[in-house]
Order: sequence, then structure tokens, then C-alpha cells
Amino acid sequence: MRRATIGDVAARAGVSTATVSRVINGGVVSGATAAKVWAAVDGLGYSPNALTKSIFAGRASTIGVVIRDLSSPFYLDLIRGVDEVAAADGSLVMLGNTYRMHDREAAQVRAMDEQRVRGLIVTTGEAADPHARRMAENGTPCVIVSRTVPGMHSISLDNVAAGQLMAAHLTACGRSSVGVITAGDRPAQNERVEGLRRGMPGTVPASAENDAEAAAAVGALLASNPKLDAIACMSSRLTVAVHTALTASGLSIPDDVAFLTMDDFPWAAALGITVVVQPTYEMGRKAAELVVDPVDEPAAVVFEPALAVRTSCGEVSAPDREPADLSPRRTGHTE
Amino acid sequence: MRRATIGDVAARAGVSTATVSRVINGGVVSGATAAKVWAAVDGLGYSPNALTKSIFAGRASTIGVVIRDLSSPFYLDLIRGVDEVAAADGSLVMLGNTYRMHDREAAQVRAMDEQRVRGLIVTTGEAADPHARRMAENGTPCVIVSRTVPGMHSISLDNVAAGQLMAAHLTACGRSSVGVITAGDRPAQNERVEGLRRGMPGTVPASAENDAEAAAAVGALLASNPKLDAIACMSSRLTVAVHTALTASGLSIPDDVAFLTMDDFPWAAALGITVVVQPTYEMGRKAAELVVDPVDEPAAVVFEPALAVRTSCGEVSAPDREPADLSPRRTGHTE
DNA sequence: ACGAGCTATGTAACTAGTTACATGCTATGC
DNA sequence: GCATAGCATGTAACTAGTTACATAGCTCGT
Repeated sequence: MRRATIGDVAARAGVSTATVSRVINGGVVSGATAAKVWAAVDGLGYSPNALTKSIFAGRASTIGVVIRDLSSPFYLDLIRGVDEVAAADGSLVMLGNTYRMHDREAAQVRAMDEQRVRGLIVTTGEAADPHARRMAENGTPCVIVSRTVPGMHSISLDNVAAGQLMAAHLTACGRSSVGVITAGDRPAQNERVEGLRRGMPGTVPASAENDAEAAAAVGALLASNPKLDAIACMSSRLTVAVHTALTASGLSIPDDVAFLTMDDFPWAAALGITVVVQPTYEMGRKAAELVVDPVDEPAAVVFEPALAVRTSCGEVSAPDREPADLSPRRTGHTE
Repeated sequence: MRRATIGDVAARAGVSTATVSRVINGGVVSGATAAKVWAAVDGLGYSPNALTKSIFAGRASTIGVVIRDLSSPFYLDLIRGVDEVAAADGSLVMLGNTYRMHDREAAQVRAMDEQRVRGLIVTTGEAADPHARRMAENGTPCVIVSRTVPGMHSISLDNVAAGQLMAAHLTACGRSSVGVITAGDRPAQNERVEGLRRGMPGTVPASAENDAEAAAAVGALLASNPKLDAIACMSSRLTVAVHTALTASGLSIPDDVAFLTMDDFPWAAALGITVVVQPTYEMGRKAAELVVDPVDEPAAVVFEPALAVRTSCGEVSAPDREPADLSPRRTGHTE
């Protein structure tokens, strides 16, 4: 019942543990010995202990990923990018979900550190920063996603451009008065609003933390602004709630009000909802690459958003601006 | 730059490593010594190596979860259940996604074994079975989700009941001729069709592996069966494709055709789609509990589905059957 | 036939911790 | 005042591997 160790294999094959290790990891061994060892491995069902390997290597071969909210399609695609690079590199991905709870963020990052992950990719709030910074100082490559943090690698979206993309499209569709729903006043959200404002000065913002607040915010926006002809949602998390509130209020999209939001999702095409998409998969790949091929100086990689035009903003009457470039643009280190 | 070890802490505090270990893990130590040790821990930014701890314990404190397809809401809620139990137990969850690729399933399970996870929860196809069985024999609790495998723990849905639930509701809504879309001929899918057939003999099945095939299958079903008045989708993965194909063909739901599918999802309520829901969160909890509090004999736990009635099947004209019980029903071990 | 040189293997030290056992020290009982 | 108990701490062996170094055994050249 006890698990077979390298010692058991060595005893069964009649060799030393050093020889078994050499057979498994490819050192110089004779064919006859190798055959004996493999027979013993199969006979015992031996599987080498990766933990012990890692302790000797000083570091696990696992990449840690701490996600705020797995239910968001954004993170799903990000993970796919990370997975792809990790698989090509032979690393395992250890995923931790924090459900947007501050204490879990800190706990997950600490746990990843104790697991001696080879690198860490975090998409959390500030709660995780102090520990992540210590890890970075200890030589674990750490990448922050969706936020820029001085002195650490970061992967983010050009949020101002995202807002400008929305403004350009809404203007092209003949809209002039936009209500904006943001999820809290986090920097990324504010930058998106800032970008939208640059293109459309008559922007009315409202903030919501959850679905109920979002519905209320939509109602308030509509009530206080009779000439409102568009609603922009800055957080994919609130898309369903805002869209539901809009249709529930009896308005027709896009005839009465245009609607667009952040991040693509499986139903968007079917529902005809225009969205600003982030190159999420690429962002995940880049994050993992910063872990797999460590870079000394902190890199702040900014990606450009693109617009997936569907029908929820109506017809484009004026020519729209060129589609944005999806390739990453390195803007250099931050400090 | 090198990471602080317990030896470094011991040297700085002027005590032995045994004492440091006792301070950290709560053995008998004097207050003065403990204070010195904690000061050294803070000064060095020491974080204990969980890998080393695990090798001594013979087993990591991590629970491995191998998921076929993270993009499915079913698995998302399952993971939440696992996370909840793991967090309460102080265990980390190590998540691996296989993207429905057979070779990755086997590789992920092998990797989890090498990481000496405390227990394994798999939602994969058969590719992972042989290795999982070996792990179970070696004393690692393994739980298979959504399939029953002789000799191993399994968590599954009463799929026949799910089909019957659909049949009862469709009948109550006055429908008589149902087209069914299944994703391949996997056992779970077939059981659902079997349940549906029991209640509605006039059931026409069609199978699809992906979105394009699903659209084609819907078209074929409609073309060959002019009096078809309902479409049931047996796989949440095909929901969007089937729904899109239905509306694209100009049919109105529920006036021309009723539509229902498996598993709830964020847009279902907004779109008025009736679904059969699995108690996913509870299933995840139960799976994790089988790992955390190991059970000797293989347990086959079957959960009951429930119906979330919305508007996509029309009005209920006859009284529907009672809502199903959501609590788990242990049916005993399989062998 | 004998030493050089090479290959295959074993020995033992090492990774970063835990823990059984031994020991030193103080406090208490008689 | 001395034996004894009990707490705090150190020593060393242990976990499951890896790897530097030593050595055994064989081949080959002369």
C-alpha cells in the first residue's frame, strides 16, 4: 500500500538509487541496466515524486495563476494563453480563484510562494501586492495582469484607447449622449471613461458594484437624462445586468438606445451586442512568457483593444476609424 | 538574493532549526525564544517551503482538479464547491484544464500524481482512467465526476431523471414531437435521451460534436419533421449554437417551437430559456468531501436534477410534476 | 602482459525541512 | 541540601530524491 520510492525500484532492479535516477532522467547507463530498471518501475507502478525533485531544484516547475473571478470570460481566455505556453514548456499551471475576496487574494499568493512556484501571474486587487513584491525580490518572476504596478511586470490593456474606440463607434452611429456604467472606481475603469470622454464630452457616469446596483444605475441614468441615446458598460461583469435592465425598461436596442460593453462572450454574437475585445489569449501568452523566459527589468506590456461591431449600436452612418492593431506594444519599464 | 531557509532563520535567532520549526508549527517554546524567532522570520522575509513539508508528510496538502472544459458554467460552479471545502480545510486547489484533448487528460492526471496531490477530482473522458485507478490503489482518493466508473468514487447526475424532467415539462406545455440534439454518444447523453423517450415516445435524436454540426443537425431535424414542436438540447456546450440555429431559421420561441437545454448560465434568465439544472455547487462540495474525509469503499453519489422554468417552452397547461429534490442521494457503492 | 583510458555503477553528501530522543537547566518536595 | 520532576532546547536521523566524486571492470595499444 505504501507508495514505491526510488529505493524500492533500485532494490527490485538490483542497482543503486543513483542508477535509477540516471535511467529515468537520461544519464549514461547500459542498455541492460536500463531495461532492468524500467521493468522494476512498471512492476511497482513507480511514479517519481515531483515535490522532492523540486526541493532539490530549489523551485517547482509549476506556474501559479491567481484569478479574481473565474466566471469572467476574460480570465478564461487568459488562462488558455498561459496554459498553452506552460504546456509547451512542460510546466504545470496551478490555478487559484479568489472570488474577489481580499483575504483570499493574500492567502493564495502566500500559498503560491510557499509552493515555490516558478513564477506567478496575478489578476487581483492591491491586497496581493506586498507579498508579490517580496516574491519578486526573492527571484520569482511575478506578472500583474490588468493593472500597472511600479517595479513589477505588468500586462494591461490600453484602457484609454478602449474608451476612445467606444466613442468613435457611437459617434459614427450618430449617438451623442452616453450614459456609462462602471464597476467601482478602479483605475482601469476610470481610464476607459476618460477615453470615452475625450471623444464624447457629454458623457454621464454612474457606478455599480453588483447586478442590483447596475440595474438601479441604469434606471437613474435614463430617468435623469431624457435625451440619452446610448449606454456603455465598462465592466464585462455587469453586461448581463445592464442589458437586462435596459430591455426590462421597455427600450429597444438599438432603436431607442445603443448598447456596447467590454469583452466578448459566447452569446454576444447571437444577441448582436457590440463589444470592445481585449486580445486576452495573447495577454495570457505574454504573461506566461515573462515567467518562462525571465526578464530582469520590470516590463510593462500594453495591448491594444479592438472593436467587434455587431448591431447593438445601430447603423454606422459616418466612416469609422481604422480597426486597432492587436499586436502587443511594449512601452518599456515603468520605473 | 538566495531564499532564506529555516537554517538562516535559526542562525539569525541563535537557536537550532528544530526550535524554529517548533515556533512556526506550534510546539513547546518559551515566549522569549518565540519572539526572537519571529523577529528573524520577519527580518529575513522567510516563507517556509511547502514542498519540503509535503515530502516529509508523504503527501502534499493540495487537491488536484482536472477539468475537461473550463469554459462550461457547470465546471465553474463545481470548482466553487471544491474551493469552498478546500479553503475550509486549509488545502490549496491545483486546477488543470485539458481542453477536451485526450493526451492532455492523461498528462494532467500523471502530473497530479507526481505532485502527490492529497486527492484527485477528474471530470475527464476515459483517457485518464487507468492512471487514476493506479492512484486510487496507491491510496490517493480519486473522484470521477459526471461518469460512473466501477471501483472508484463517482459523482454524477441522475441523467434519466433529467430527461424525464424535460419530457414532463414539454408534455405539460402541450408539446408532443421533440427533436433532441446530443453531443456525441457519451453515456450521460444517452441516459438523458432515454429519460426523455420514456416520457415522450415520439422523440427524434440527432448528434453533433461542435457548433457547426449542431446548426446542421437542427436544420435537418426541422426539415425532416414538419410537425416538430420542441427542441431539447442535451449538452450545455451546444446551447448557443442550437438556439442561434433555431432563431436564424426564422422560427419563434416558444410559439413555433419550444426550446430547453441543460445547465443554467448567466444569460438564461434574461433570454427566458428553460433549463435543467444540476446541483453543481453541491456536487463539487461532495467531491471535495470525499477527498478531505476519505471513504474506504467506492461511493457512487447520484444527484437529482431540477427544472428552472422560464418562458422558452410556452405556458404550462397541465399541472407539472413536483420539483425534484436537490439533496444528494447516496446509492451505495457500485461493485 | 601491463598500464592508460573509458564507461558503467556505487557511495555519500546534499536539498529544506520534521521529529524522536537526549540533555541541560531550573523549580519544587522532603 | 539534595533528589526528582518537568520544561526548553539541541542533536541527529529521517523524508525522496539528485549529483559530485570514487572506483570497478573492460578494452585497447604497445
